[in-house]
Formats: sequence, structure tokens, C-alpha cells
Amino acid sequence: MPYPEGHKLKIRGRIIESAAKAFRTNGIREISVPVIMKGAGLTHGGFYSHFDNKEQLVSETCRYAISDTIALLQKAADQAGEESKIDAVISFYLSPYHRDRTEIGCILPALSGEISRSSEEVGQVFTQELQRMIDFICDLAKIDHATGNAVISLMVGTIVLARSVSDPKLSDHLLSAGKQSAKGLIENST
Amino acid sequence: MPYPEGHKLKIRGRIIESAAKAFRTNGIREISVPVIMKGAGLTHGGFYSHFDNKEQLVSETCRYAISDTIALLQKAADQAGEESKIDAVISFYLSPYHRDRTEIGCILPALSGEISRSSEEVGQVFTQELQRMIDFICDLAKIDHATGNAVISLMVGTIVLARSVSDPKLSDHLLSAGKQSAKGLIENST
DNA sequence: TTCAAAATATGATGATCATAATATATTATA
DNA sequence: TATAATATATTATGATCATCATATTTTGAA
Repeated sequence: MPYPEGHKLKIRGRIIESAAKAFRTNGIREISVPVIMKGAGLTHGGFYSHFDNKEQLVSETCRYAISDTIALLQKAADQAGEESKIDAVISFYLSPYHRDRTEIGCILPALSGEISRSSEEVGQVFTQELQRMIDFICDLAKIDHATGNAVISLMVGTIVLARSVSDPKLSDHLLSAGKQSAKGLIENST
Repeated sequence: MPYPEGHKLKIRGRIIESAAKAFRTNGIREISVPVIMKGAGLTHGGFYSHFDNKEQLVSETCRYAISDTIALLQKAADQAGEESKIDAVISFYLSPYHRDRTEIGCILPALSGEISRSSEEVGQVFTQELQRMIDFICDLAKIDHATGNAVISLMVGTIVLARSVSDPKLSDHLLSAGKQSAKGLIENST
């Protein structure tokens, strides 16, 4: 058995990481397989020995990227006191840092538009992972699902718009308005 | 002066309408110039006598499409009593009808992702038109800009997610949660 | 050190795209 | 009706893309 145990799996992981970074900054259709492979330190040809096609990579990258974001938010929560965990998560999500560092950010605002035009399979993975994200928020804030849904929608919409706008002042206002209202929604629900 | 007065302008308008419909359903990069021209009943060659390039068409289509949406929302408001105008607008925006009829819907949820990766010029047009949308909501609901920003973010985020999700029940829940919370935000602000 | 399997690289294919150059069709006026 | 200006259609170009076929490299074991 040539090549070390688990070698291929590791490479596969590197391709997914490269895809996550590339998709987050440039969207799905704007990033080619060759570019993703180069990002993983490989050439394009080997791609199809790891994945059936680009769509399959999109699925797996979705799953990986949302888990990654939940972990990131968990870290923000861990650094805050018990009472303010959800506030810390909201503040991080709606920070200028998260708005500007698309390459490490949440894919919900970055890719939702394209996901809605993707295959059924991609849609299902996305749905599953979004559910996990909603559960994470509901548990942390101890709120009902309706409020959790709205908080996520508000956070995603805020980042979507804050990133699209060319006026930095308006962009900042969108962030702080979103932050204030998200916290308000949570307070009013308990 | 051959060709009737304003003929070219009318064709130009038809191209923009075709683009608006196509972009709304399929996004910007996924729709080609030939397809847009075919939608306007023309062949692709003539495109460049109307527009410098695709990017310019995107700009103009943005402007047209958001105005179009504001008019649509105004119509929804007109059909309601004075006290419930903003409720009517929110209910329309977050209706299953609006979620499902992407080809006539608001471009904010459909195109924001791609807009944030477009040229400075497109970004500026988008920013201007978003401002008009925010003003429209603030005037109608008689709320401050911070609340208006949050309401729009919530509406956009809700449609974005409701369209991406493959589970119809979750999609409906997202809509109704968004509706309830948007109305709540407005009530709490006055 | 050599070998064969496994992994990766190189190169090719056919499609589609934005854009441009050129040819053809249209039509208000003379 | 003929004409010249204007609008549209046809065709061409060069780039990029997903995917595939084939060649080359790598590496654990014999």
C-alpha cells in the first residue's frame, strides 16, 4: 500500500478547505476547479479522483464551512460570561471584522443566493446545517425556534447588505442597527 | 432619421427588462448576454451598440429593478388602510408568493451576494437604490433609520434563507417568524 | 534497489462566454 | 421609389471552464 495511511483523505480535506476559502470570497460559479486545486497546492487533473464533480465538492464544502462557523461562534461564546454568551455571538457575527474577512466568515450570507440555484443534494446539506446553526443559537440564547429563526435571518440579511453597500458609513449603520435589534428580539422573547 | 423616434431607447428598455427577469431567477454570472438578448427578442450581436459591457447593464438593471420593487410594495401599501400599510408591505414581502416568484421579486435577496463582488459603479447604484428602499420603509412605518435598517435586513435575510432551504416547512417557518419579528421591531420602536 | 499500486500532473476536448468586426436589413425622408 | 443613416444579425476571436484520457511521479513493501 504505497502512500501513508490516510494520505488521500488529508488531501481531500485540503481541497475542501481551499474551496471553502475560495467560495466564501468569490462565490461558487466564479471559482473554477483549477483555482481551487491550486489553492490546495495541486493541479486540476487530480480533482476527479477525489470528487465526482464540482457539485459534490460544493455539498461537502457547505457542510464543512457551516460547522467551521459554528465552532468559531462557539469560541466567541466561550470567552464570555454565562449571561452574555449570546450577546458575544451576535456582536462577533455583526462586527466589521466578520463583515470584512469574508474568507473566514459564515457562508450563509456569502453563498445563500447561489445555493438556492444549486442541486437538490446541495440544498439538503445546506438545510441540515442551517438547522444546526439555528439550534445552536436557540440553545445559547434559550429562546424559542421562531425567535431563533428571526435572529438568524436578521444576522444573515445584515451581513449580506453591509457587504453589498459601497458607503462605509451606511454599512456600519446596518451592522449596529442589526446588532441592537437582534438583541432586542431576544430580550422581548423571554 | 430612420427608425421611429425613441425606438432605440425602447429596445434598450426591453433589454433591461429581460435582464432583470433573468438575473432575478438565475443570478448575474449565470446568465449570458446571448440569453438576455434572446429574452428581448434580439440576437446577441447588437448588445454592444446599447451598452459598453455587461457590467453597465448590471448597473442599469439594478436601478430599474429596485425601483420596480418599490413600486410593487407601494401598490401593496395602497391597497391597505392607513394604519396597516407597513403591515401589508411586510406581509407581501415575506409571503410565499414573493419567495416563490423570484422572476418578479426583489433583487436584494437575489443578487446581493454577487453585487458585493461587482464593480465600484454597480456598488454605488445599489447603495443609492437601497437607500431609497430604506427611506420608503421608514416613511411608511414612521420609524427611525436604525429600525428601518434592521427591518430591511430582516426581510432580506428571511427571503434569502427561505429560498435556500429545501424543507418547505422550515421555509414557511422562516417566513412567518420573520413577519412576526419585523412587525415586533416596528411596534417596539414607536 | 526494484516494483507495482496509488496519487498526481499534463494535455486534450468540446462547450460556453464576453466582446468585436463585418454584413444585412430597416425605414424616415428626399 | 431611392437613399443614407441607423439598427440588428451573422460570424469570428480568444479566453475560460468542467471534465476526461493519458502520462508521470511517488512511495511502501518485496
